[in-house]
Amino acid sequence: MPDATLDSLDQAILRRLQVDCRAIAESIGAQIGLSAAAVQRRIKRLRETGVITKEVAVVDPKAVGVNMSFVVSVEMERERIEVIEAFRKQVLDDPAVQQCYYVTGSADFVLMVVCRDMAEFEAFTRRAFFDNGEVRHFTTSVVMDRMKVGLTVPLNGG
Amino acid sequence: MPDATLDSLDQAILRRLQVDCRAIAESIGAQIGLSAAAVQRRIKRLRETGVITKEVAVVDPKAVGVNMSFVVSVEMERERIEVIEAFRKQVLDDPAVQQCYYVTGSADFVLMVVCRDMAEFEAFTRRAFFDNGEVRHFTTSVVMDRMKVGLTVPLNGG
DNA sequence: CTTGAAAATTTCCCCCT
DNA sequence: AGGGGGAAATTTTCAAG
Repeated sequence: MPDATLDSLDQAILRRLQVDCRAIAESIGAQIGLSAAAVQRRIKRLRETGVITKEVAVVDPKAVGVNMSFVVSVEMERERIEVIEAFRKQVLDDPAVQQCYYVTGSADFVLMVVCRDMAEFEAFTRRAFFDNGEVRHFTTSVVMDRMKVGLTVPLNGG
Repeated sequence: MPDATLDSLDQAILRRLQVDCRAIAESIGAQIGLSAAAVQRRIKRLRETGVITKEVAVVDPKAVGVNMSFVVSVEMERERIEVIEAFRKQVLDDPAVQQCYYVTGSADFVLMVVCRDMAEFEAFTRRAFFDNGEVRHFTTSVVMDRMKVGLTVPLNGG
């Protein structure tokens, strides 16, 4: 987890892989002046050192009937560790919760929730909030446009 | 973008690929009772039909020195199409903006912003908000814990 | 869809700097 | 330590049943 000292070549590789992890090593190597083997070696190291945490397929929600997204701010009754932990476990297990952040400010959590329709979202709010005595209040924003969606991390010159 | 009618096998493949797109076809096939070739053919089709939009490496922000995340709500002066479009182009080009959603409610946009440190975030707010006459107000929540971060879409029984 | 062969890609070993 | 080149192993792609 400590910084594995990435040189500019590693960064160039990551920039490429963040956009398309199926890019072949030879193509990446041609772009940055390295052999395919050298690129592979670096990629392997980036995986092993945890710089690359995972490689995933991004599925278009619309294509699988998941047509709605919501940004939900949640305020808890008490900001106790036990309450936080319980909430964490709950959202980790809930497929509707794409992302969950514990934040400063008036809200305690901000969630990205994805659902097929409004009915499904209401079912989510019930099981996640109303059935949870520790939730004081939550505010829902309906997403009208997913302008930019990604997990890309900025890499010097990216 | 029409629904490509995904059967339960396609869904099972997607469930796997959403977590690890380097899973080998033979392994997936063994799990769902299909040959490697059949799995490959389905994956190819899922890519071509746009169900799988891309396959990306997820980089640990901390590992590359990006230590802070922010949830920023933005309110514009006027909710005109031109203003919206201009803002879209701006955030698309900005590497610090990981995600941007156009939403209902008191805020117009919700952004996920990632930076190396507070100074970088302040530089971001200046170029994105203060130098933009159309931004009326913005609210920043500092992320203390990225409890759950992903783009995973729920697939019946996921 | 499956089997079996061909093509492509990744992985490993050794030598080099 | 880190890179290059080539061989071996794995995986994907293609053709035929």
